[in-house]
Amino acid sequence: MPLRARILEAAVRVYGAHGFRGATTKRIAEAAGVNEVTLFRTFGSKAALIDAAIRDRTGRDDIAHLPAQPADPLAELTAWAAAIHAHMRRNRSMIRKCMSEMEERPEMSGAACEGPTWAHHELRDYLTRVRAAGLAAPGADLIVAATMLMSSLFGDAMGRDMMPSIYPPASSAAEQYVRVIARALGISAPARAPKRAAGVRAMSAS
Amino acid sequence: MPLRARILEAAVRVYGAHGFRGATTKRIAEAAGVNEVTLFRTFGSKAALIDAAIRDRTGRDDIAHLPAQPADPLAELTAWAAAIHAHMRRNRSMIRKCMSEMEERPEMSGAACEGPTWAHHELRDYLTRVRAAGLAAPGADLIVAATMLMSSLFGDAMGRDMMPSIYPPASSAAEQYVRVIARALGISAPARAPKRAAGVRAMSAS
DNA sequence: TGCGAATGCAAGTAAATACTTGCTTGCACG
DNA sequence: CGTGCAAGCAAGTATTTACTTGCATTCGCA
Repeated sequence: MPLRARILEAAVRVYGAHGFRGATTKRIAEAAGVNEVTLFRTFGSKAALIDAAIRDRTGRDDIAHLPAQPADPLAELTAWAAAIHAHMRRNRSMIRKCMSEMEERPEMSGAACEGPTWAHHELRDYLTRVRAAGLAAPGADLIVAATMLMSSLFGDAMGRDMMPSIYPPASSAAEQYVRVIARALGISAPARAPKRAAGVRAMSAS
Repeated sequence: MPLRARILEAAVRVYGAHGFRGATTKRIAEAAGVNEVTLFRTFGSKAALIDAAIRDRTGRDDIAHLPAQPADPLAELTAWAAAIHAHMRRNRSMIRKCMSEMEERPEMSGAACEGPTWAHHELRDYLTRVRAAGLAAPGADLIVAATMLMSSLFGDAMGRDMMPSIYPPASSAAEQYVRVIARALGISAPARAPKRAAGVRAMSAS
């Protein structure tokens, strides 16, 4: 693993564990197995380093995609939601720090919002296609439903550590959230036997 | 306003704005209009002060209550959800900091979880009563629906600052979330003309 | 008036922290 | 071999921060 990548990876780890102020250059250097001076020689300042680290982490996110042609909405949504949920849980420490420091350092934390915003749009557009295909009830509010599904995944990923008792088991949470939303939207299973979890394409390891 | 309360209030304000490490005793003293030494004489240490401040803030929360006898579930849920949402939004900075520092200082942030946990139980129990009263469809998953409504309010209160475009207008957000959940649960309006927003009792100013 | 408690003020201490400098060491490449 | 670059290492600096100490001031109250 090249030195620069090792430093960046250590920086997100330490930042996720301690936040900006707690992520001292000493700690980052130790975590990366590198001399503290090297950080400054490579990135100039602590702020630039952490900024680069967060950008690097959030940048290479290529989360799951929903299919252009809805075939089995319930299965497709479930697979997609599970991928988003897993991603949020994997990065939950960093996300929490970004959220809490957004007021003080908006330029850094702003990057962390692009992912969710984009995911929300993807979901909203997909639901629109589902309705256009006649697979959902006409009266339902797709946009609010999309927001709620996103919030459910988000709230679960953030809150499960502190209040495990109020969430469904992690293994089936995404599926259950999707089921409730599907019920609200009047989404029905397709007539023909569907392929399971079709259509989810890519999910980076990040 | 007595001195001790003034300090506690300044402490939550500064803590909400800067987090634990950023909430320096100097800043808190300035915000309270008090000499820095007074903080130590009154509370002993910075950690004890901030701990007391958070406990004081979250302790006096007496959020809204749902009625024991559901009469108009949609109206009652809407009023309740709006109160919870308003409360979360008012305290969102502090909540964000508590969440992000829970791993480092669990004893402080833990207090912030009691409210939501309790609210979730209140909601779940209420929905059970609604179903028992025959006002909801029998097959629906009440617990998951309760979790999703809580997460929707939470996600909205936390995320609206960063991604305002993906949420419904703040004035009607709670109502819309409740409507989707009601639809998922098959909750119907009562036959007789309901009183508006009945049953929500107390809401502290906090 | 006088006493005691609470608060302010000035100053100081020890530690942590971001960042610098100067020098050495090791490694690749001609 | 030797030249140059990248990294390590030791040491130092200026600032911030939690917390202490000693003393002056003020206020309530008998």
